[in-house]
This record gives sequence, structure tokens and C-alpha cells, in this order.
Amino acid sequence: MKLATWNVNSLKVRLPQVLDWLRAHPVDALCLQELKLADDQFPLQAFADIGYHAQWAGQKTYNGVAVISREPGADPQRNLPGFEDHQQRIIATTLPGPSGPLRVISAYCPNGQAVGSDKYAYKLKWYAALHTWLADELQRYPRLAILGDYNIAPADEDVHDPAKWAGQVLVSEPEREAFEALTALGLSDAFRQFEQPPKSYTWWDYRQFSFRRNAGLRIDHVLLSPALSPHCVACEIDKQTRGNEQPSDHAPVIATLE
DNA sequence: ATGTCCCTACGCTAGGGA
Repeated sequence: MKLATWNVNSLKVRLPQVLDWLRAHPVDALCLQELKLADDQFPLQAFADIGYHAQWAGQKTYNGVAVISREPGADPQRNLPGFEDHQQRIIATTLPGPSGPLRVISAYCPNGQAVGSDKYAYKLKWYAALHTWLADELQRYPRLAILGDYNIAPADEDVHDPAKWAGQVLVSEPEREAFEALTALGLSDAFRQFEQPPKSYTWWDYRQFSFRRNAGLRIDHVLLSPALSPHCVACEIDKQTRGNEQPSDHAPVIATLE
């Protein structure tokens, strides 16, 4: 079984690339972030035409998340319970699996803009609410995978130039602690379960020829519950999409489970 | 050194967000 995540930075613009990608990589579930479209604009039929179902939480202009899946999802849930927020950053759904139901969550975690800003404070509050909810959700669904854009590079090896980035948003210590709090729940960073090529990243700024220079960060992650992580046999970044014409600034990450 | 891409709006250019 394959699970993937991709921040597409506008599904309207990227839909042809997403459909092409799914045809070439027929994963069981693809989590999308930054749809940037309202619920009634979601291109459900385009996914149905290539044999996929979808659950989504849309919003005009910003944010928006979806789970595209081979099997129909059940019990969809939007947002973090108890966290007042109009920003659509979470969609969770349950997929059938041979070893029991699989809870799949697509997450678009806040960017935080700059350390010390209002958006940074919101990011840390949001992460605290995510932690509380996941502790609960793990009790309900032992087989749980949360995939998405975390907007956190967990370690210096996930940063192309750690000295330049030191202390900045996406790598600051409070953010890394928020990420580590998730792994302390038992969630495993699937990518780091395996030997990986050095300088592996999932996001490259559109500016400064960042992709050409491989000046990136690893901020898109697949986290697996203790019941799932032993079954993970591979986790890869599909860098190729970043070289597309009119690319997203993020590349997909794919985890393979047996 | 604020570079690019995507979105929206009292729209054809500027500003927010990433």
C-alpha cells in the first residue's frame, strides 16, 4: 500500500499535473495541501474519471486540504476539535485496509511567517492543539498516518544551509520542539526510518533558482503510528515534479507499507 | 539585495501570503 503527500500550491493550476502524477504513481491515497479553492470548486469529477474518491476541506484563496483515495473514505473530519479556526488545514478520513481501518490525515500546518510574529504564535498554538487531538485520535485509530506540509525542518540535515537558516522560522527551536512532541506520541518520521541520499529536500523557494541550486528544506513529512511504522518498507521524495513546467514549489513524498 | 508564484479586488496593478 502506498500513501503520498503533495502541497500543490493551487489545485486549480496544478490539477493536470496531479492527474498525470496519479496515473504514473497509482498510490492508494494522496494527501493534498494548499488547494486554494472553495468547497464547491473542488474537481471531484476529474478524480472520479481516473478511479479515485476524495474527501476535502476547501477555502477560498488560501489553505485547503484533501485526501484522494482508491477506496471511498468514511468518517471525514475537518479542523482540530476545540480550536476555533476558519482556516482549513485538516481533513481526516478512514480508509478500509486488509489489517483493519486506516486513519489518514492530510495536514497543512501554519507557516508562521517570522519568529515572534502573530502568525508564529498562531503556529505554535495550532501545533499544541494538533498534539492534543492526535493523542486522542491515536487511541481511536491505532493504524494512523498523518501526511502533509508541516512547515518545519526537523533537523539541520533537513536544511540546505543550516548556518544561514539558524533560528529562523521553519527551523527555530520552539518549532522543532513542537515537531518532536508529535514523535513523542509514538509517531515515526517515515523518511528517517531509512538510509536516504544526503541533501534530501521537499520544498525549494521559487526565487533565486533555489531548485537548480538544491537550496531546499525538508518540511513535508509522513508520520506513522506505532502500529504502522514497522510495516513501512520505503519512503521517497519525488523530486522530478519540481522540474515540471509551472511546478509546485513542493515535491511529493511517498511511503510504501506492506 | 525582498529576486517568484498564486490569489483577490471599487481589476489591467498592487498587496498579502508563502
